Amino acid sequence: MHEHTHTHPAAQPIAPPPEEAIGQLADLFHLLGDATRLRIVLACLTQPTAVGDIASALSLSSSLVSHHLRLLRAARIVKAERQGKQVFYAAADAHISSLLSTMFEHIAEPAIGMDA
Amino acid sequence: MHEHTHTHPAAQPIAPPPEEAIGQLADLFHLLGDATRLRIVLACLTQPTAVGDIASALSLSSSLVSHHLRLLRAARIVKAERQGKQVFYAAADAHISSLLSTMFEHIAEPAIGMDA
DNA sequence: CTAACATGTGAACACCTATTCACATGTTAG
DNA sequence: CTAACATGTGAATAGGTGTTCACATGTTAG
Repeated sequence: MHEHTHTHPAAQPIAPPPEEAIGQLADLFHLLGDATRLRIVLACLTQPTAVGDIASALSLSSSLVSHHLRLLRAARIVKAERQGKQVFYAAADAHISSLLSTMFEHIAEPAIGMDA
Repeated sequence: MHEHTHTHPAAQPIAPPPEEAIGQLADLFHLLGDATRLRIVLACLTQPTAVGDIASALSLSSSLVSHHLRLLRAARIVKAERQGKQVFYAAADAHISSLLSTMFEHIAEPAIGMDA
């Protein structure tokens, strides 16, 4: 990586258009943009949880939860671990956890933009 | 049944299930989950930009940009301001700016999830 | 006023996606 | 082995949505 980052205190080249990053970010947003899927992620954010438990807690069918979990796992948002006949899902890494926490903080804060 | 939504003054570490916040967050994610729309937001993040300029910069039709801008404005993600025959759009507030910045930082960081 | 420009809007289209159902796979207990 | 449980998966359906097109609205210049 560029160890060149001078910590530019006053540099503003208008953030370069990371076309590639936009796609990744949009994809991440898109997955988290579904309320059901977001609830599933939140359900197993703190500790590994089995598919059935998530389904019960959220009053959803195991099939639906499994479908969403597949997408979330493919995007490396959650990770799976088998224990007996149950499969426990959890946040893929601390990255996801802090990311969600940050987002919640943002919307939890008082509305700054009091109308335009 | 009356709920004792007393708003615990000293909330516990475990974030309570803000069912209401989930909807808001999912809605925000959903809007930002489209690459085109994300680019539009980023295009007018730093400074107010006219619809036509955004369309030109992104090689999109003014009609499409206007459509997306309407949704973004309805969600208070951007705000509009008329100047002559042009309408300049910009981030609704610093909240959005820091939010997007934070997200980019997260995905820009090295891929942590190397788990199986 | 008219003409040209900038933006907003409604409908129609194609595409994508969340959900359900039925069934397959895999695991443990007996 | 079989039976019961837990999860994964494919197809089918219904609803949502991004994009384009045609046109309406609004603004400035002459």
